[in-house]
Amino acid sequence: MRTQPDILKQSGLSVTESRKKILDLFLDANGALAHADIEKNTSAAFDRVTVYRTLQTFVEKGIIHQIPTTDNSVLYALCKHNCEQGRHHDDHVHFICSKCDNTICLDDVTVPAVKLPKNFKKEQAAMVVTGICGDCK
Amino acid sequence: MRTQPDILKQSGLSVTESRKKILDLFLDANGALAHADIEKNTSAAFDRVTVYRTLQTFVEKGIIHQIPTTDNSVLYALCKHNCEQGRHHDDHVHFICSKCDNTICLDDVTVPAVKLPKNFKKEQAAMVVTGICGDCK
DNA sequence: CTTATATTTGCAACAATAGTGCAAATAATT
DNA sequence: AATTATTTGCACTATTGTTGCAAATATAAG
Repeated sequence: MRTQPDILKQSGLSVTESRKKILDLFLDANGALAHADIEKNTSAAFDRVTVYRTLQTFVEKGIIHQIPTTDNSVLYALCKHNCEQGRHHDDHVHFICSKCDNTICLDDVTVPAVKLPKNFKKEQAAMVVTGICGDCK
Repeated sequence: MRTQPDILKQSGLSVTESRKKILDLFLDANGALAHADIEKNTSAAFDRVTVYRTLQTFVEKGIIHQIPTTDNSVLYALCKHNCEQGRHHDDHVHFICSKCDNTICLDDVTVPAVKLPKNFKKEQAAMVVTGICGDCK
């Protein structure tokens, strides 16, 4: 089983309290987390700035990825697949429930192919579906 | 041809300088605009607050829609289709060029259908593709 | 076309969110 | 155990979004 120290070391990061704790939050959560969620759940154990920097670092190292939203917030979720440094390939769909407001990674639902106009070259694709999730139905 | 006053009146809005000007920006731009772009292009003719409120109003009235991004910014683009009050249906793909950084509405590329897990009910779907656009290729 | 009413704007102040430099603290290396 | 490299927290600054209210502007009524 991949423990937090493993994941951190594999990415060439020092193993620190804050990183372990924040990584734990992601491993426990089956959805996506916002910066605010993390601050809440660490009960102010770490400085705001540390949380920002930790999230940044995790994104750079390919441990978590950002999820696009329309409301000016940034959501983060664990990369389930083999993302390397700077190269994310999380082509799965994200679902935002308009009732419970949770964001869920539908890891099994891959983003369908799209036909782009001539000369357009795709690098990444993200898809966000809003609606009612299984629990709220 | 639909002029700005027409569009505004149809939505039951007063026709004012700021609204006409901001709507013009959208009609001219073939891509999406961020709040910052609008402030830049109106050369501080209007108050920051007016821009915020105008954009909000336009979204509510179904004149423009918001585009999800991963970088904590909000992008807006004209609704090309028949969106009514509060009910947007812009199921087209948005393309962000990683070279010129423009966001382009691919109006002709509709968001493909996705199979959601049981009990999940879709309301809206947004798709953002990043890559190299036709002009930069 | 003038007056009355409703809506919108701009200002000022406030609130929330994000980023930076640097010294102290902690982790990794020898 | 000591040295070096990395990370953290603090204080400050920057950016972004929000609110109340009076003045200005637009629409409706006469």
